[in-house]
Parts: sequence; C-alpha cells; structure tokens
Amino acid sequence: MQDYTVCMSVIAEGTDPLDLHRPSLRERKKLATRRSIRRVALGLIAERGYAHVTVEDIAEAADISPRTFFNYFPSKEAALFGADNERTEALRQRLLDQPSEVSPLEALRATLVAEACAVAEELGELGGDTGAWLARMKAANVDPHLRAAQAAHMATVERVLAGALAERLGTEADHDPYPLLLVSALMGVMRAVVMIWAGIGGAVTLERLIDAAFQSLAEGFQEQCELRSIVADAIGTGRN
Amino acid sequence: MQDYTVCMSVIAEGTDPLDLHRPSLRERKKLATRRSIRRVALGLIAERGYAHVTVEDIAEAADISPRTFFNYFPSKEAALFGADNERTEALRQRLLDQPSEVSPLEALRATLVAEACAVAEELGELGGDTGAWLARMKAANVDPHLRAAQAAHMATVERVLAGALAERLGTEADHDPYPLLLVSALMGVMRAVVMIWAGIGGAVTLERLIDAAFQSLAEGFQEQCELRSIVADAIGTGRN
DNA sequence: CCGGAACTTACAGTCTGTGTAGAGTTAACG
DNA sequence: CGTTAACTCTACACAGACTGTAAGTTCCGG
Repeated sequence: MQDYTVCMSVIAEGTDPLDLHRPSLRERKKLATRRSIRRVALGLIAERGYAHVTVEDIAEAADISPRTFFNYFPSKEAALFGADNERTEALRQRLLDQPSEVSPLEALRATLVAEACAVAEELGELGGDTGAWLARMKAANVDPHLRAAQAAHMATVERVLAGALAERLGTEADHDPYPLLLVSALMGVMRAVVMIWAGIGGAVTLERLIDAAFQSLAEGFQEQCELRSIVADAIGTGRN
Repeated sequence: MQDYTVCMSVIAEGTDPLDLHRPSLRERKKLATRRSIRRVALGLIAERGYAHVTVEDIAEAADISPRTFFNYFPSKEAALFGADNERTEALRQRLLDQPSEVSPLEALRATLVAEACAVAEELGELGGDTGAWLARMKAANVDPHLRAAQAAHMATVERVLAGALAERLGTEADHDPYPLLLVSALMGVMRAVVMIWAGIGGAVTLERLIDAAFQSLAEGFQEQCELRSIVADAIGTGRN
C-alpha cells in the first residue's frame, strides 16, 4: 500500500526534455505497478511462504484487481523471477553482441555475468539492498515448488541461448548437439551458483562465484577447484 | 480401453510360490492401472498435444474417475515422466552403492546410465518399443510447458543426487558447493542428451550418447568433441 | 464368512489462468 | 480546448488442475 505510493512518486519526476527514451506517463505507471506487484509478492511470500499466498492476496496488497496481476505476469512464479520475454531477448542479443573471436565459453561467461549484474541492479532499484533477492533465492532453495519453477524458467531461457549460440557458431541448432549441450550444462551451473550464493548469504560477489564455476567447468569439474575454497573462506569468515 | 484389458491380463498370471516379492492381487491391479494411465496419457498427448488433453480425458480413456488419477500421479505431467519418490530413492541408492574408489564423475555416469536403462526397460514393459518414449521426448522438446515440467522434475532429482554425492564424499551439502555444482551441470547435460537423442530419432544408443556427453564434460566442453561426430553420423545415415 | 484395511468414487470446494466486454485514462490531433 | 483513438483496468464468467472428505467397493486375513 504505502510501498505502492512510494513507487508512484517516481511518476511525478520532472519530464526529461530528451525524448530519446521518453518514458511516457503510461510507461511510468506501468513500471511502477509492475515493481509494486513484485515487491508486494516478494514480501508476502517471504512472510508466509509461497503456497500460503494467493494471487488474490498479492492483488489486494498491491491494490489492483486479480485480473490485472495476470496482465503483468503470466503466472504466480513469474512475479518472483523476473521472467519476461524482453529480458530473454536482451540476453540473446547480449550473446550475439559478443566479439566473434572469443570462445563460446568465454562469450557465454561474459553474457551471464552481465545479466547477473543487470538483475542485481534492477533488484536494487526495486527495493533497496540485495536482501530481497537473497530472500527469494533462499525461498527457492527451500520450497520445492519454487525450485521447480526456477528450473522451468531457466529451461526456456536455455533454449533461446542455445539458438543464439548456434547462430554464433554458424551451425544449425537441429543438427549440432554442441550448443544445446554446452548451454544446458551452463544453466545447471548457473542455477547451482545462485543457490550457493544464497547459501553463503551473498558474502562473495556473484561475479566471482560465476567465474570460479566457469573455470571449474572448463577444467572438467576436478574435485580440487577454486569454488570450494572460496565458499570455505566465506563460511569461515562470515556466518549468516 | 483395450489397452487396459491387455494390462489387466497380467493379473491372471500364475501366482509365484516364491513369496519374496509377493505381488498380491491388489499390487498387480495397482501396477496395471498405473501403466494403463501412463499409456493412455502418452497416447492422447502424442495425438492432440499436451494442452489439449485434460485429466478428465485421460481418466475417461483409462476408465477411472478423475480423482483416482490424482491418487496415482500428483500432477498431469507426472504421468508422462515416470516421476515418483520410489524412482528417485532408487536413483539415490544406486549412487550410494557405487564402489567408493571410483571418481564422483564416474560414479554418477554409471548411476545415470543404469537409470536410463531401467527407464527404457520400464517403457518397454509398458507399451512396446521405444517409440512412445521418443514421442514423449519429442513432445517435451516442442511444448514449452512440457520442457518446463521436465526441467522442474529433474531439479527435484538433482537435489537428492547432490545430497547423496555429498554423503559419498563425506562433506556437508550445506557447506560444500562441489556436489551441487557437479550434479546440476550433469543434470543439464542429461537433459540435453535426452533431447539430442530424441532429435536423431533414437538412431544411436542412449548409453553411447551419455558416455560421449560425459567425456565432453570431463574435457571442459571443447568445441571438438565426440558427441558432435556421433550425431553428424547419425543424421547422415538415417533420416527420421 | 466376516471384519478391517486398502482402494475407488462422487461431491464440493479452492486456486490458477484466460476470454470478453465495458468503463476509465492517456495520448494525439485538429 | 475538445474529440477521437489507443491503451489500461476491471468485473464477470468460465475451464481446468488439484485437494479434502465421506461413502461405497474390493481385497486380504483370520
């Protein structure tokens, strides 16, 4: 409720004479409600648990009709993960924009790190610190339904990335197993990294974890890997 | 309907004097209806597509009440993938039963190959050839909802396997990122393998694909890998 | 054959998600 | 400024996935 008004205050902001990115009043309102919904949903679910929050609850708390909720997010889970086509398309573009001389692995690493930063930034804009994001990931760790939903979301992203990588490599995605194989493995790694990150309470930069995980992957997942020592240090120093 | 009676005919089988695995009449009936449901569901979905088959349709075709469907499977997807706790537990046990001297990667490879064989066998018992299983996987490739469901299912398996691997390694799953990292990557690889296998129409043994994929993983996903040539050959020889 | 346990079923209900039509709001244009 | 067109929100109706519950039906053991 009050959260909503806070969000809405953005609307009153002075109109930018530069009409390059003209966020019209409509756009700003839309973004505001979108953020409001996500914030409210995050809060309620962190409070009561995913299963004990209905869409109707979220809609009421965000001061919209239940139907409007589904105009913004295709499903209840989608309000938690930032799942929408725009973001997926942006990811795809980011991969295609990588210079063609770098290796597939490096290109994907750069893409995913950039994506992680973008998400973190968005989360920052949304609420405040990374606490909410961490809470979400903790929840995703605990609730099997949410784990499943996250995996499902990443599976759709996976397919897009595999297509983009195939395009990059100049091969057909239908006949070449390599793009799908690599991207699928990487998405698994990314999922693990996010969980690990949440597990250590965000004590280490996400980027550092991603780098270590990618290195581990490039080395064939030796038992002796940097990621383990990083996590061990993080646990040793800061408890959560 | 006729499928169901075929399944039911198993019941009339002579009672085994060895009461070690005494499948009582009740047990046999249960297994028969379970198979009947899966077969019917597979058939209907292959025919009309996942979204255009309701649980009520399946129940009617399998000659049971809709409520009974949910007594056998927790969800509509679960009837497609062989998802149940028994199977997951068996997988876990299989990993723990691997000799302790083999590497984690090799232990997981053996476990997953064995699992794949078990599933194939079950599928064989269920209907006949691997056609139905392939059809399912094709469907999972096409329908985003099914892709998501499969990923979700594998995510739950993943957690169990990671726990078992941690136990095997003698580390705590909460503090050691390695089991989760490795297993998550592997599940991604497995998912890709199954899709690739379905894509080439089962022209190559699933086991061979799994081996090649594992090797690729162990080598850090070089662009030059055996899996690619295997698939290229398969496409070259047999069209589907 | 009989009593309890397991299984199936009908029924009622909740929740997610979607189509539709109308009311309200914003943008654009004269 | 006023009017029209596009967009957005909302109420309503509805289908479909799932879940409890209580009443039948079938199976197993004595």
